[in-house]
Amino acid sequence: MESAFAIIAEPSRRAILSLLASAERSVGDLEQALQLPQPSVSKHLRVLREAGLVESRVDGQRRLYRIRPEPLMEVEAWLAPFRRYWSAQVDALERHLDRMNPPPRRKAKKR
Amino acid sequence: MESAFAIIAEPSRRAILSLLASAERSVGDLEQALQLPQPSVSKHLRVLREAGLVESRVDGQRRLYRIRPEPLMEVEAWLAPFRRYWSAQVDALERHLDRMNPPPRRKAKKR
DNA sequence: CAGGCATATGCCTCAATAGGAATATATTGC
DNA sequence: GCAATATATTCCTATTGAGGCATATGCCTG
Repeated sequence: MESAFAIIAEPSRRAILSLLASAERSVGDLEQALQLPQPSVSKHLRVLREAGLVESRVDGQRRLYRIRPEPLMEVEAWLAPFRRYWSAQVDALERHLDRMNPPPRRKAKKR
Repeated sequence: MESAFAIIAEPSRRAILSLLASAERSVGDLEQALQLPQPSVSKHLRVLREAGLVESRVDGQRRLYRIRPEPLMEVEAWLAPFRRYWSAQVDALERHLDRMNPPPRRKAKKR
């Protein structure tokens, strides 16, 4: 099985994974979102599937793909030793990302 | 300039970067540590240098290479949305890595 | 079962790239 | 300047992989 690093070297595959990070999607969804030819999407999905980065389930004539994030932990782990270089910049990055993502709810918010 | 993702797809280059993460090293150091032919090391270093991931300084007849971690922040940022999937596992990973590394003064997140 | 939609696969070509071997460049000490 | 060491570069080859296009497979509906 190919390393996750090689898999995510491809920009289209990164885009697919980023889309799937937020929700399950069909091949057609991805095709339209990325403006890629359908065979191209299917081929990238095959690579991703064989590397364990996505899995699919059948839904009528569609296939819904979802993330399987485990292989990305290899990347995360490899990256760890470099964090010490980032210091201040990484704090800024983290604050930025925390604003973009659902921050871990600490106090219950009324809605 | 090539994306950092493409650069770190190559295992030897990841090994070089990991070695440089802890200390500045000469080409010969890397050659011996990785058991790679010297031209191979030099070629990988060239790719890394042109992508901004390392820089060198002259020291007599040696060239000492060191990390320039900024381009890796692209990887870090891309990876962020997937962290929410890791939950418990990532906690364990972080504890592990914190034990291995000098704990980088991780301030409690306030918001 | 026919026809249509969604997805997958096969084939081909082209470009990029890693690896090996030889050689070039630079620096030091004599 | 010459030899030795350290590093970089060039040339070649073989492999890999993405992209385009055509086609196959699968499922659904009438």
